[in-house]
Parts: sequence; C-alpha cells; structure tokens
Amino acid sequence: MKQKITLKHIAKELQVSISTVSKALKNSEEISRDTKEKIQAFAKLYNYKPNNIAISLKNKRTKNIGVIIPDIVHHFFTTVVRGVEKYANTKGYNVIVCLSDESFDKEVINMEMLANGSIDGFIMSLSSDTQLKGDYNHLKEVIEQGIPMLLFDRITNEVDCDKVIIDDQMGAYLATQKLIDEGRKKIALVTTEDYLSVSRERKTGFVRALKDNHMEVQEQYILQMPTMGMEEKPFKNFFDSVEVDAVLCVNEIFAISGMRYLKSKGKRIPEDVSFIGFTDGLLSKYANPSLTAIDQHGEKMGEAAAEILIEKIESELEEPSFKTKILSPTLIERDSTIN
Amino acid sequence: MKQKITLKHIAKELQVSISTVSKALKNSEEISRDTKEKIQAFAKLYNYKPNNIAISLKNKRTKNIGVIIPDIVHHFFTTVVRGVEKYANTKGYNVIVCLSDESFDKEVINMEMLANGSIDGFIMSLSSDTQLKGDYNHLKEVIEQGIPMLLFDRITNEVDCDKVIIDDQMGAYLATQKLIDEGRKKIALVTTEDYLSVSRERKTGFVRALKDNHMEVQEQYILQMPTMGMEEKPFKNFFDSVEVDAVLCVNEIFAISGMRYLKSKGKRIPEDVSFIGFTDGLLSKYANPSLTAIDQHGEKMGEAAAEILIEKIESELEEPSFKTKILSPTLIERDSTIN
DNA sequence: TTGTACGCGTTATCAG
DNA sequence: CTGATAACGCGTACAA
Repeated sequence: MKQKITLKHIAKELQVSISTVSKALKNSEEISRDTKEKIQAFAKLYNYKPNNIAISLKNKRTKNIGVIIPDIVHHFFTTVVRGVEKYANTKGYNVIVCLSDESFDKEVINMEMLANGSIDGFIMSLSSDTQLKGDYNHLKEVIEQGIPMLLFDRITNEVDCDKVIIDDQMGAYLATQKLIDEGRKKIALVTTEDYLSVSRERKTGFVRALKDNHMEVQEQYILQMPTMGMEEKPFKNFFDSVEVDAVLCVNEIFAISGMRYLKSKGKRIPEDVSFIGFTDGLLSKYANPSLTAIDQHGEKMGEAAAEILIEKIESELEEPSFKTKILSPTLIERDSTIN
Repeated sequence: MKQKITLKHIAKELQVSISTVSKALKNSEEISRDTKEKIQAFAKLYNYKPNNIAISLKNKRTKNIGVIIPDIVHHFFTTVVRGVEKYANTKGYNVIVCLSDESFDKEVINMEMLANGSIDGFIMSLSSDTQLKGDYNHLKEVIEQGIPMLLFDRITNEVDCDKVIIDDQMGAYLATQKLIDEGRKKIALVTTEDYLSVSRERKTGFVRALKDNHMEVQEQYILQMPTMGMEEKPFKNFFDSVEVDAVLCVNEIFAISGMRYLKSKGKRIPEDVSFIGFTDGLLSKYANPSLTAIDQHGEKMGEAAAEILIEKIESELEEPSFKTKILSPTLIERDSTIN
C-alpha cells in the first residue's frame, strides 16, 4: 500500500528542508533550478498532492459548499443540485449534500455539522417542517457567524441573506391565463397546505389571474391536498363534488393523479378538462397525455445560486448586501391543454 | 458578527491554558470541578464547537464519505444516495456528492479532488464513459493509497474492492419468466449498448430465461438503443419491422416510450403486448397503464453500501478482504402485464 | 539559495 | 490538578 506522500517525506528523502520542498513545488524564484527540478521530478514520480485538510486549516477555506435540501428523490431539487455542482466544479469547489428529509431537526443537525468548519457557505431550501414551525434561528446563527448563506425556492422573509427563486406567482399567472385564454370557466387549483412559501405564491398568482380577467374566485374550486402520498381519496371527493373544465396543480404528481381520476370518470383531456402542472419533470414529458407544465429551470437556479454564493465567499466583504434573484418560469405546452 | 470561538479564545478569556480548556470540555478527571464548571459554562455560553477541520487533520479522519455517481437527475441513483445519507448520518458521517456526468475525465478529476484528504472512503458507480473505455487506473490508484472504495450497480471485475449490486440477471430472468408464464411467445428486449455492465447482465438473464423455457433467442427481437434522448425513431424502425407480444426494457423511459409508440399503432396494453421495465421509479407508478417493474431497491443498496464502507473505514485492518453483496430484485406487478 | 520558526485548532503526552 | 510541548501537513515571513 502506497501511503500518501507529504512534504515531509520528500524533504527527508531529498535531504532538504520542508519549506524548500514547498517552495520548489510552487516554482518559487527563490529556489535554484537544480533543486527545483530534482524536487519536482521526485514529487511527480511519487504523485505528490497537497493535503486538502491541511490547506483548509491554514487558509480557513475548505472549498466545499454545503447544500441542504428536503429530499433528493425529487426532480426539481436534483436539477438544482446538478446546476450547483456544475458551476461549483468550475470554480474548484466540492458540494456536500445533506438531506433534511423535510424535518426541522435534521435540518438543524446537518447545519451544525457543516457549520463547524466543513464548508465555506450554504445553499439550502427549507424543509416543510421548518416552514410550518417558522423557526429560523439555526439559519440566523449561521449567518451571525459570518458563513455565507443562500436560500432557494423555499425561502422565508425572516432571514436576511441572498435568495434565488423563480417567480412562482408569475408561473401560476401564466398558467391560469393560458387556461382562461382557452375559454375555460371553471378552473380548479390543486395545491398543498399554505405554509409552504411556494404554494402560497402560486395561489396568489392563480387568484390574481382570475381577478384580472374578471372571474370570480371560488373557494370550492381550490383543493388543498394533505401530505403527499395518498392522492386517491381527496381527488375523488373533490372532483365528484365540483364540475371543472381546467385544473392547475402545484406539482406533477397531483396533475398526473388528477388526470388519471378524471379519465377514469370518462372525461377527455384536454377536450373536457385541461391540465397544467408545476415542475417540468419526467412525468410531465412522459405522461399520457403529456402534461403542459411550468418549467422552473432548476439547473439555472442552481448555477445562479452557486455563482452568487461563491462570489460572496470569495469577496469576503463585511457588507450585508443581499440580493434576491428572481428567475422567470416558462410555460411548456404539451397535450394536456389545447393549442 | 460573532466569530467562531476556539479553545484559544476561551483559554485567554479565562486565564488558563489551552490544554486545560480542552480537557475540561472533555470532562477529564484531571481537572478540578470548579475549573471544569467555569470552562464548560463559558463554552456553552459562547456556543463553542470544535473545528472539524482541525480534528480531521489531527485524526486523519474526515468523517466524510465521497459518493460519485454518473447523474443525479436519475431516480435510481438518488434513492441510493438517500440510503447512503441515511446510514452515514447515523454514524456521524457527511456525504460529499460528486457527479461524473457519465464522463471519464470528470470522474477522474472528482476522485482526485476528494482523494487528497477530503474523504475517508468512496462509494461510486462507474460512468458509462469509463465502462466504455475500460480504464480503471484512477480507481486502482485510490485503492493503492489505502482509501476504502466500494462500487455499486455499475461495477467492474477489474478492480478489487467491495461491491454492492442487485442481481440484474435474476431481475431480467424474473421478468422474462413472468412474460413467458403469461403465454407470450415473441418477447423483445430493449436495451442499451453492451458496455454497461448492468445491461450485459440483464441481457444474460433474458437469454437464460428463454433457453430454460426452450424458446429460441432471436437477435431480431433485441433492440439496442443508441444513447438516451432520441427514442422516437429507433422504436419506430424496430416495432414496425417485428411483431412482438411482450417487451422487456432495461429502463423506465424505454418502456414508457415503447408503450406510447405501440399504443399509437393501435396496440392494446397489456392485452396485445405486455411491458416490463427495470427500475421502479416515478414513471412506472404513474404511467398509463402503470408499468410492471423490477424494483432495484436503491435505498437498501445505499444503506448496505454505506454500512460496508464505514465498517471498512473504521476497522482499518490491512487485510484486502473484499465482499460483494448481491441484493435480490423484486417484480412489482402493475397494469402493463396480465395478472 | 536554503532553512528556521510560527501559525492554523485540536489532542495527547509528559512534566510540574 | 494544570500547563507546556509536540504533532497533524502546509505555507510563509524572516533569518542565515
């Protein structure tokens, strides 16, 4: 087993001091050509690579960024991670991914683990538990310590930091307007509970579009789904009790499940009922009919987040100047709406 | 801005030596009650937490494990990552995720970045590029250095290390047998190019099942898809030229796309043609008809991988005793086959 | 041109 | 009971 070689080994082997080796490997002018060549050759031969940990300790820079997301088996979040990775790697950063699993406690634990020197900055999206609880002290503490922090997608106004979001209101507005333009009159919204920031925004956009078109907002057309998983029954109750001709869903799964139920009731899509869903993931593309969707541009979001965060890390100015970047969503028309 | 506090700060503030503080915080018997209480109170007040990096340097243990996967916007890999995270966190480890993006070069770069002290061990699945190239020197070098390494799913026999896979042959066999039991006679296999280890295995299982049932293996029933993405044309060519009554696909996307095309040709599923796909992801569940699938138990795989790797990391014996854990796949019957 | 000494934050050993 | 010292691996200001 070829143990990792250190400056010390090289120094001893070549009968010079450690600092000479260090300088030689940085091609310092201070060192004679001969010595440099000898040392560099030796280093290459034994494949010397500086130890990241030692450098981190010295520089107080780890070149790691911590990403905390609620779930990883999730199309949108993974596209964001991919974007973060992509940009971070070009800047020589690694990405440490931690999952909060939608739990406040795990979010706190993970942040504490990472905050003790493991990372130079955070990119995160709040767990639903945290948003429900409304307790953001763990974020505030980290920020207090001077660790750069960026929130994306699921954010809160209660903490001051950089943010990247898509314009969820606009997404919902676009979608709703599209349905109205099709001539739909009874448009339903299928959403989650209100404490998720994104759901609130989407609902606002939905309502605004209706009002702008002088349509009435009827609470009975709004279905608030309980926690994910059991979709069958709520849909049944809802669609059996109200007659709709269009449905906007805050995620793909709701849309697919909704379409399935209505089709089983003999409705034709999109002739009888149009569907639009948030998050343009795999399901939207491969659904039958394929689903018209709001693309949230996760990868771009991740890249933007990484760019902003890394800039902040490397600028190290004390100024608390935070920006919120708002990306625009796009409507991708497929077969669940009428062209 | 409340800077992170160190032992040194505490020592200075309390007029004691650094080592006294260190010991006091570890509740050492050597330190008097009074001093300990004073120091512990102070530490708690200022929320002292030891610096991970310094500890890593000292212990030569980072408590990080590196996970390198070809793609993260991918249901199977994310379930594995989730399993790894889950187990690793219970053992106090963080997970550093790097993406090879199916590229040999990125795989090498990422491994080198992580191998210089950032992680205590690797869990990885080979990029297709690497499998195509057949060059595993980067893995061998890392293993040479004594860094524990575990391969999962996309593995190779050319490197000696721990491995976790599902029995892909068995999965394909199970699926094929199911189709045969339904009375299908013209069973197609839709797969990728042969250099992916998993595809090879699945093909072998498919062939074996046919032979065991005294059925002829006909090359014309095997469709080798080019790289992912453009599914339309190859399917058209294939299904227009051969008549089949069942299809086994090595992934969900192929299955969904295949079903779609055949439905567009007026075939009924599963009455005219049965479908089974590998990887029980979202698409399988929500497809129409829902897809009978081989569950690869990604999360279990991740947990098993993390368990084996961490055990190896913490046992630090020199013995090169490597095991290969083989998980059994499960057939999940849905509506694309006949019950 | 090369080497010494120090510091990053921690722990362990040993001396007082 | 407490403190000084060395060590982990590296970089660098300063001394030789």
